[in-house]
Amino acid sequence: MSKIIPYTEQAFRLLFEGAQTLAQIECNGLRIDTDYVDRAIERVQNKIKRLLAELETHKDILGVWKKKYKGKTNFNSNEQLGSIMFEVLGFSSPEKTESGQWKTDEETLNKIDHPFVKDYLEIKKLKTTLSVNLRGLKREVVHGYLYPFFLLNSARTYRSSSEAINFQNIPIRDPAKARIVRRAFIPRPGRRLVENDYSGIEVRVAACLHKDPRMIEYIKDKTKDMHRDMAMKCYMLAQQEVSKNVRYCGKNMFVFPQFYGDWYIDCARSLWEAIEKMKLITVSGISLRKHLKDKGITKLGRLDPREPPRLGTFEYHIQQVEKWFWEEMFPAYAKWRKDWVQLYKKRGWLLTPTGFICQGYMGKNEIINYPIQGPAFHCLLWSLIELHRAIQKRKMKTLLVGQIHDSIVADVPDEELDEYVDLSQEIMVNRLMKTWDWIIVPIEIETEATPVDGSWVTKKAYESKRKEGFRRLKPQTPEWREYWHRHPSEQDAMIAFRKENFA
DNA sequence: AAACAGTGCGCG
DNA sequence: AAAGCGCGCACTGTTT
Repeated sequence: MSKIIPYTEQAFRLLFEGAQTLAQIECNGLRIDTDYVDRAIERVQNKIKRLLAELETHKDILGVWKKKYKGKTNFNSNEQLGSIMFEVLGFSSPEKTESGQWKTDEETLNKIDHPFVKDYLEIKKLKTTLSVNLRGLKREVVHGYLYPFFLLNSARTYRSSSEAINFQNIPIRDPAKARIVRRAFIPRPGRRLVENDYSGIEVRVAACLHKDPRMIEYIKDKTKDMHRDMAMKCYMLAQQEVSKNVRYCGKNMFVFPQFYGDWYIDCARSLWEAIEKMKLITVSGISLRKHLKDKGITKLGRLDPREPPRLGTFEYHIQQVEKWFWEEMFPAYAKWRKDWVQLYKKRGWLLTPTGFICQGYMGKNEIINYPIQGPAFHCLLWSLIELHRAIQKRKMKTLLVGQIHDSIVADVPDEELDEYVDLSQEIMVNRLMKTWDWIIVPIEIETEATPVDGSWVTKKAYESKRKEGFRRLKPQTPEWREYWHRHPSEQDAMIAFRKENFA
């Protein structure tokens, strides 16, 4: 009887060689400015202290809190916070968690009209930064270097994950937090940190599967912009009136959520709330609320799943946009999703284009996302293996030091900068597309680099200055794969070492 | 003291 | 009929 394994030979090799490459990367490690980390800890601690003192002025709330919980008072407790705000003080909130507790996340708390909330949330954020990103970082640093782990065995989608520290969730979207934390990551002396990102890799991998002609057109034609166009639809704007923030909302509150399987009720809510929260305006400077009013929309709607949206509400409008999005704009994508779910229901498992099998109980949204998320990462993993190999072959001093799902971080000597950037382009784009014939849309990367000796905060877009681009290595050195066969004595030495130390 | 569930939040 | 994908870490409060 043949043994069933959950992946093809090709997939096995990807994991096998990927694990080895990641192990090398883990050994390389990242340089950390430990003096800075100490200073930052000190500074953030002091700031928290100052803010806590200010928070004391909200006697109306803290008094009630201490009175209720006495010796058990804990300002970090969500349970206590929820009880004080929504039961004792009577602020109303319909938001409950799955297990029926009061929701106390940022979004919910921000709906409370009391200055206490803003101060409380600011402190909470700083505390997280301090304990996770500064103390947590410091705890893992050895002699000025950090060695995060990259795992291939924990994500259900065959993506990677990272721990000790988690290198894949370092703050970047909030500039204030990013500045505090990323300043700690520095290149080795005389070098730069260089980061190569795949642009929109999940969207491109998805297109390879559903082959929707309109989506492929968006990817191929650089004058087209899907997110801008969807922002136009959602907010009923002319193309030239879509500002940067409005496009951002179209992308992150409609397009991506829709791809992941969200529906109009939640999209309408976040798109609507963003207008106030982000103070969205048109390019001509008109508030989107006013703009929508001119278009006849003044209300969000009830957002009640049990009843159909009412004509003239924003909810109704977004429902129409959703319908248009899947039925008119990307019908082939919609059909693929339907067929894909059908196929899973019929036989109980899925095969990714990279040769992995996903099995077990899956809901609709998992079924349509797994074969995209995994392979998008596999493009990166394949590149990581090949890039690492090429760096060895060329005897470059560049060190690969980390990976964040769709980007590669390297510590690059200044004199190797352009060679590394061109090599990345060759491998991550040209060779990847040649290797996997299921990739039927163009793949692109973007490069960012810090100045020499500059911290990770200071990375900026970079382009290679070498006109001739990638240079082939000649003569070709033997394949890295054959290394152990060419060095049997080293193999023996390693086996002996393992016996002595790990027996 | 250690393990577990629940919540919240950082990233792609 | 169902209703946002994938992670890791810190913390609270309960159970073992």
